[in-house]
Amino acid sequence: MSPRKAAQDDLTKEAIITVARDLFVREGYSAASMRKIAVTLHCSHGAIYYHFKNKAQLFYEIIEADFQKLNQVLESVLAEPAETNEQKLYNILYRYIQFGLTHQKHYELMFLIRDDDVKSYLQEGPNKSYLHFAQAINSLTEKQLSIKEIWSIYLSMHGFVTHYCKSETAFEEVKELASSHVNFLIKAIR
Amino acid sequence: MSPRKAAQDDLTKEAIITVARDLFVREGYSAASMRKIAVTLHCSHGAIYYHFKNKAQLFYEIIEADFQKLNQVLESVLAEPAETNEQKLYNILYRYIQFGLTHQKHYELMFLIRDDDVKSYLQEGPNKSYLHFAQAINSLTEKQLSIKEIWSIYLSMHGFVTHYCKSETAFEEVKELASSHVNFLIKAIR
DNA sequence: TTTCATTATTGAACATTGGTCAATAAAATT
DNA sequence: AATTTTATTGACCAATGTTCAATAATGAAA
Repeated sequence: MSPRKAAQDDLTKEAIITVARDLFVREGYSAASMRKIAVTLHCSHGAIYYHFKNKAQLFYEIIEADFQKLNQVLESVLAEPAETNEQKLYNILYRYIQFGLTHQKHYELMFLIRDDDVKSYLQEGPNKSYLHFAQAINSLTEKQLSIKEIWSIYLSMHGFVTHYCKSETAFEEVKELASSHVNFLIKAIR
Repeated sequence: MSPRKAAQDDLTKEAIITVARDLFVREGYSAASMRKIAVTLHCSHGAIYYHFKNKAQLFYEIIEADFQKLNQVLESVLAEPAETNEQKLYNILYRYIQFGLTHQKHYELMFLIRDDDVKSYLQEGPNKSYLHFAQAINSLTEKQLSIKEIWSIYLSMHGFVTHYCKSETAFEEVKELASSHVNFLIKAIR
């Protein structure tokens, strides 16, 4: 038997996360198995359970980081200079779609996973991202928008990304459509 | 061994579909197993494979019927009397949300399943339903709408339903929100 | 240096899954 | 009565998530 690796290639949470994220993104939640992750890490699948309670927990830690990335995108657009507030608003919405469609698998993992195990973990991430989104929109519109209107905009954006994530269409292929969708939404609040 | 049932309770496709639909709706695609279906049917799981090529094929035949149901809903709203065309337009959109949220598991199976096996089968259903939707909207608006605008409306509706399907919120709980979302969209094309 | 406790890793084992297929019996046909 | 067709069975396979006793590597105490 060989029940242990040398200390030098200690199995760290970091290493597991790196490999697991790649596999989750490439194959999705259910197809990415603990055993496949273990093979890439050159360790046994059991070892992963020493560092993470279960598959859902491992997934959760990965996806939390992705939400932070989305928040960063939104913040950076807010920080960018733009001619008008409406231009900036357009940018925020457009970039949200761009993020979703250039990280489709991530978006899917973040917002579309329906696995019961996972569901109990994911709460804070989506909420926090939405707050960012809402606050940005609120700060960029002259007319005071109702909470419901902002929520409608968000859901409408989400619908766009969701649909093209499902059909696996690249952002490049639908950027004109994205643009007109955003303009459509802006028209609704003008 | 008892390699066959009496003829009277012959295993029909109909019987399998009835049991399978119930299980798919209650537990979702992946959790509903062929073996569970077989137990309820009092047959072996192997027998199901005589009638259906595989799980995805069984799923497909079930879900096709659901798309027809959605189309019926849309048509019946079109047939209903209403004060104005705008009122009717409101009804169509509102009822779409209602359908989605009162048949959440169905909607999920119809529009949100990401399983690779299933993906290859599902094409026609969603397309046909969208055509119904688009045609209805087109017939109800005075101003000639562009294809893009109609598509934006559809995606925005889809986003609403998708979100509340995921959080498993009952239609009753969000009917006011649904109403304001629909009004929000109507405003965008006025 | 030797002992001992802690920490990390292994892989066998379990239950469950979708799917295949030879065996076989019931039903229909000749 | 014999034969063909049709439907059903359940053993079997490979894969999954998860658990856990066994065990080795490590660091601290003696």
